[in-house]
Amino acid sequence: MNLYQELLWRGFVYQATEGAEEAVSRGKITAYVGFDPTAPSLHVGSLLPIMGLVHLQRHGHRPIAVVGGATGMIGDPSGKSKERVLLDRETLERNLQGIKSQLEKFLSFTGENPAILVNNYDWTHSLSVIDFLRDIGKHFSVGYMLAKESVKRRLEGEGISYTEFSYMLLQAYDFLHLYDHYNCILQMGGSDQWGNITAGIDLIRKVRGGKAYGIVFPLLTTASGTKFGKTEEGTVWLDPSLTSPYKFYQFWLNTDDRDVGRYLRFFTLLPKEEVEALEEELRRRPEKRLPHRRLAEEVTRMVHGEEGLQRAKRASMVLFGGSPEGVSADELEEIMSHVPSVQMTKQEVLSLSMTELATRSGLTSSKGEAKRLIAAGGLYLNNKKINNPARKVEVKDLIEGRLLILRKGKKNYLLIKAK
RNA sequence: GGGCAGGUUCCAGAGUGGCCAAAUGGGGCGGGCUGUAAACCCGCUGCCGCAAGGCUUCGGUGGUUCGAAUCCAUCCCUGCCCA
Repeated sequence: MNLYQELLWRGFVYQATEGAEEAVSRGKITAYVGFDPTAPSLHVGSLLPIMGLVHLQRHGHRPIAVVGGATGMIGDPSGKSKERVLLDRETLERNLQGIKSQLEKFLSFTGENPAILVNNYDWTHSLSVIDFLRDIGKHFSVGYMLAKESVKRRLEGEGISYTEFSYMLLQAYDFLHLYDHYNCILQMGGSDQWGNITAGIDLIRKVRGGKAYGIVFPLLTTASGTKFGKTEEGTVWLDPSLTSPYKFYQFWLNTDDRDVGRYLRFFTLLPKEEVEALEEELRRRPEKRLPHRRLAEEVTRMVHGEEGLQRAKRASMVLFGGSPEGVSADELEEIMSHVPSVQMTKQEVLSLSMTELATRSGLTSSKGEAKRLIAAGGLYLNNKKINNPARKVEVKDLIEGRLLILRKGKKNYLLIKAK
């Protein structure tokens, strides 16, 4: 099975330019994917293009990851209805570092076909306006640019600045640069990148007479129609300090039944037979949620390592398997290390009512909310439902005199450490 | 630079002098059912307060008025058209 066939059965190929399959099958090639440094970390949505690069490398091709130090300063209008707020240089630099270290977990930068990590700022920052307009701008008609989906949609909506309008030219130039310097002939990306990718292919054809190709991945969706990669807490990041391995594991475990097969193909390296066996298992014994467990394990291990996975599983077991009773404070602390926690003084804790405790600790954002929560029967202290909002915290509530476990609903735990 | 249309609570969007903390939908949160799923049902969804009630909010500022999201002035922002 070659790379293209693998990408195909896994569902990665949403759209491909003419000849892409052939080009990939002909021999070892170099291909790239771009990553946007708008946030300090990549998130689970970026996992799809990352896996694209992983497959590329596993099939012996050379992957290039481009971080958009330059394009990040401009803002890609693709898939965005609003003009972006420009990032300052320091933020951008910090984000680049974070992304870089994350990519290093997935790709091998040594060996036979080492991955390459580059920053497009390196070849873009010194480009003069005159050169840009003569060497790149000259090859694009305004009609061509206006016809791009990303531009069209914005023109119909709230408009687009010249800055973002120019974005596609910079990305096209990236492709040309990589074509020239690394013989990179394929660009992959999310389906919203189609316009930018084809712009690059056209530029390469026009100025070098070269052939280049593009493959775009499908938009990640959830069966329930919510945005993929979001939970109640917001985006699911790859950085453990932004999304704990426990939360990360839980995110995958909670995958909708209807999505789990697709996600196994996208986000794990499990072979076809295994994925299909898991799907069969889902049909036969859905309540076991075996595919969900496997998905969560595979992805968590890949992102957070074996150690992170084991901790996440242990925490999940205690939090969902039973009650914290009978578990020592030390053990609890270890298990809850991935659950949000706050420090408070013992004195403070003991002076508070339940509504105050929930609010002060950050579990609820106001006393009003805490009150409503209690009225609805959704607040638990040490896994026991709280009915009285005025109830004070008592000494006997403290596990071994120093821990409190506060819970909102079924899944939202907060550990309070009293000193 | 000129003309027109807009800027409302997380989002969309109603409201056009008091009955407005502001309809409705979405989202979110909680409860129920279950499998830590989906679907479905119920409740909640500005802040403080046990409550009565109070406080802050409708792009910014200043005004008119007993009273303003609603009227006036001015500024800022966005879209469309013209130059």
